[in-house]
Amino acid sequence: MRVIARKGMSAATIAEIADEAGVAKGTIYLYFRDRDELVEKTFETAIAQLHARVDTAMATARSFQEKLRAYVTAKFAFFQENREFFRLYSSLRMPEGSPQQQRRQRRTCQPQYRARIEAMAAEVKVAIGKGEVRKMDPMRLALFLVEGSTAIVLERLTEDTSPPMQDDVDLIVDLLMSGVAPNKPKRSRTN
Amino acid sequence: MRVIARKGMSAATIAEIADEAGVAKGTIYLYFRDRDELVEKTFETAIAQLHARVDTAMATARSFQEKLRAYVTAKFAFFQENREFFRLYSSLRMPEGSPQQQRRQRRTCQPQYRARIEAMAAEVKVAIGKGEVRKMDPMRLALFLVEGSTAIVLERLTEDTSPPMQDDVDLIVDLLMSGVAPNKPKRSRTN
DNA sequence: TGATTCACTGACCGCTCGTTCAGTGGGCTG
DNA sequence: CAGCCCACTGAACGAGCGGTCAGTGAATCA
Repeated sequence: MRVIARKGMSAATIAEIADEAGVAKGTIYLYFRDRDELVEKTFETAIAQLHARVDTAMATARSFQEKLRAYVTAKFAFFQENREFFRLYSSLRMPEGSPQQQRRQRRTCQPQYRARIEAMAAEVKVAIGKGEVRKMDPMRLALFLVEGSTAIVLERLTEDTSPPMQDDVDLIVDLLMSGVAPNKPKRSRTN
Repeated sequence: MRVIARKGMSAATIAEIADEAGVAKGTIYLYFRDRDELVEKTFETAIAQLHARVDTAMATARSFQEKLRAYVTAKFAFFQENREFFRLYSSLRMPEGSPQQQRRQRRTCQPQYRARIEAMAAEVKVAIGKGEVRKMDPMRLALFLVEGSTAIVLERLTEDTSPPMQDDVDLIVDLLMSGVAPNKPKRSRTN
């Protein structure tokens, strides 16, 4: 995980991975069929950790706004603790490398990504049904909020000094709930 | 451009690029010092096309909402016409490949990305000054809207059949201006 | 027409990487 | 203690890469 996160999925070498793991190159092949399988398994393990955390956080939330806040907070906290995971996460969307690597990634990474987006879209749908969110394409909103918040995660990881996490969480929640138009500053904090 | 867009910045080989260009490998080195320079120049050329288009579209707009609409529309239209560019664009954020490639990319790609975000943030700042947008961190809003809309661009490129472009543009503009909360359905479409 | 130029070629080189497999050594069994 | 097991090793191999450069041939010059 550390090496792949550092070098990227296509540039991480078996030699460096073995070295960092404190074993010889050959040992790797006692546990993984080939390099592709290693990358795939590593990727799935890393992403599963994030997903578990996000799911736990969202499960306890009642309203959509609470769920949204829980999602963003969990995501922020996770990447703050696991900076190096971000690189793996951000290669979810786009396959990389040789054609057969790309095909393999399309079979493993992309479904994971879509599943997450669809899970979020399902929450949106429920919220629309409950009248917490106005009628709109749930998939589009899910995509927008996931990637939008990812952008801010990356910014926080890149910045020398970031504002308190709570500030950025509030910003995202308020932005999505109320938009940027100034006329009615209805800072909704309840539900 | 075609090869790099297809294979990614790190997996594109000189042999394939030369082949697709209809010249021998050696010929490439009459025009580029090395592979890195080729990738760098190709990248800059591709991105410059998008930026020119977006800048032109935004220049004629008056209000922030118009600028926002112009931005999203230009971006959608550009990637609809140049599907293959998307891969180049999406590798703006994260460097890829060997350490020295990563360093080179950090020097070229990342500044380009930041410059665009900061340009958008500047527009936001003006809009806040004019009272068109409520007070908030301009950088955060710029990041959010750029990456959020990028996510929807990717979705449109991946989908078999997408809704009309205008629908997605409206969705993004309305979402950003008014949020998702249902109570005031002020579908702003005026100026 | 012979000489010169020059964009272009592609076989070749050195290197790195993924993958293999004969060998090693510590521990367990009988 | 002999024999065996087995997780582990790392030198070696072959494929594929970026980069080189002597050579080619058409166009131009004198």
